[in-house]
Amino acid sequence: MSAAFYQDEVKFYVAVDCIILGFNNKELNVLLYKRSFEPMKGQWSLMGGFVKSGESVDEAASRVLTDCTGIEHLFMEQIGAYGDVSRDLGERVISVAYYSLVNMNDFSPEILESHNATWTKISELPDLIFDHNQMINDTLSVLKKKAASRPIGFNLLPEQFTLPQLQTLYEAIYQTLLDKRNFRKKLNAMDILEKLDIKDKKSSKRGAFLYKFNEKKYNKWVEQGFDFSL
Amino acid sequence: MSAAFYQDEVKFYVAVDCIILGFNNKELNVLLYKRSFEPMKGQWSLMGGFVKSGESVDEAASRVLTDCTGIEHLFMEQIGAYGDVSRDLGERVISVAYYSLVNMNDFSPEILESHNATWTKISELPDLIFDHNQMINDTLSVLKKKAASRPIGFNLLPEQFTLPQLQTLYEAIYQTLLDKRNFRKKLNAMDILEKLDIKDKKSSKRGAFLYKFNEKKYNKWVEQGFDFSL
DNA sequence: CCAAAAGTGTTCATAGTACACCCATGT
DNA sequence: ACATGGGTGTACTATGAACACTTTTGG
Repeated sequence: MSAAFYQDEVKFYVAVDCIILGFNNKELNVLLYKRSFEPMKGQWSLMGGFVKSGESVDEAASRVLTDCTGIEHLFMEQIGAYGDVSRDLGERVISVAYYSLVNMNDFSPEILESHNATWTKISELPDLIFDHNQMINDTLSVLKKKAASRPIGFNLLPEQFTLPQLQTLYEAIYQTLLDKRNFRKKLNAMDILEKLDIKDKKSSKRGAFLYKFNEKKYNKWVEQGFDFSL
Repeated sequence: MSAAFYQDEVKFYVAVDCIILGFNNKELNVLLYKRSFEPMKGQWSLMGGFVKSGESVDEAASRVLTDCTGIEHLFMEQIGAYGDVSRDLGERVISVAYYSLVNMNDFSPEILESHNATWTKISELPDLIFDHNQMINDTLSVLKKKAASRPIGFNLLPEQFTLPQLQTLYEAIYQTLLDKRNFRKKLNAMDILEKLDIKDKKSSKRGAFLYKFNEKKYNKWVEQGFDFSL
């Protein structure tokens, strides 16, 4: 009976594509994989999959993310729908893109290998299949805007991080150099970080203090309207 | 042959829903219509339609917009995809929402009537079918952000408009009162308006000067990064 | 003549920006 | 001892925010 309502209409394959961003060595990276099936087998592509019959589009994206990272409940937001007629060369497929921000340290080489996946620097992106380059560009511009109004960037860092790390992250997002003192002044005013008594010596002899979030203060900022435009 | 690639996957109905916003009498309005078919016949709903086989999703939205306004090439941007399993009570339908900003004066009562459509104040929205209230809320928050970074608000006004009109428009978008002198000071600094020698006396005895865009200056602002956060 | 909306500048507080030197430590 | 990256404060500038009175004219 319910099928009768819309029966004259056409149906489409609907897919999700995930832009999984990580941060390492002063650069944003995206997780790409070598497509193992036709069409475009062997070409670089984003992680994706088709929406199944019993799941929502969000659930499909979440499933794909968990599949290829092994991690559940990752931070994830929708970018939008891509619906050009010939965007997929195999068949008409409408795709909804999602981006996720992850900590690259959480990825074992094994997980990556088992999916034919590799981290690729944003600055060295190859040509991807279909409209996947477009999806990444759209994500990067969304990220720039979002990062200024919500402290989402922290999803890209490990739980404990140094201020120089945080600064280079924002430099990578905004594609600009920031003044060290002004950056710290602003962070200090926000008062959302908790300084730990441990130093990280991976990147310098002197070592840099580690920080982590103060969840409560952080949530207060999010509610009251965040401004992180540096 | 191409069909073979994805043949194990499920297909879905894909629809577009259009949030058509107008501005009048100090308030934002949205175009709603009374649904003329099942399911939910007789309920209030956004303008929408199914994506047809030969058209892109954007084209479908554009078609729906032209259908119910009689105007071509309206300003239009995608809000996102809505893919919950049971969002449409008739059948599984994935919908992509678009918003458009229009000049309410361009709508003859006849066009509206012929679609069972009426303008409804945002502040007096009824319960709409499915997730359409959600779509409108999402649109309004996108609009708030976009209007601050691009001068899109002008799409809601006639070609010639007064400064008090423009101010109440931004007050409606931001849901706040603005200081007249600061508002004008900022606009003046931007230098994107052209003052005409005509006065509009519809809303006061004294009359207010009409302005229109200076397209060139306007485009310059858009390129160089716009800031209209009032 | 008066009600109702249009128009017009200045002052103050806040936030952003520019800028240079000392510190700690592993090699 | 020195090279490398970590850490700190101040002065200037620009931007946003608050604020009140005069002008015009239709009724």
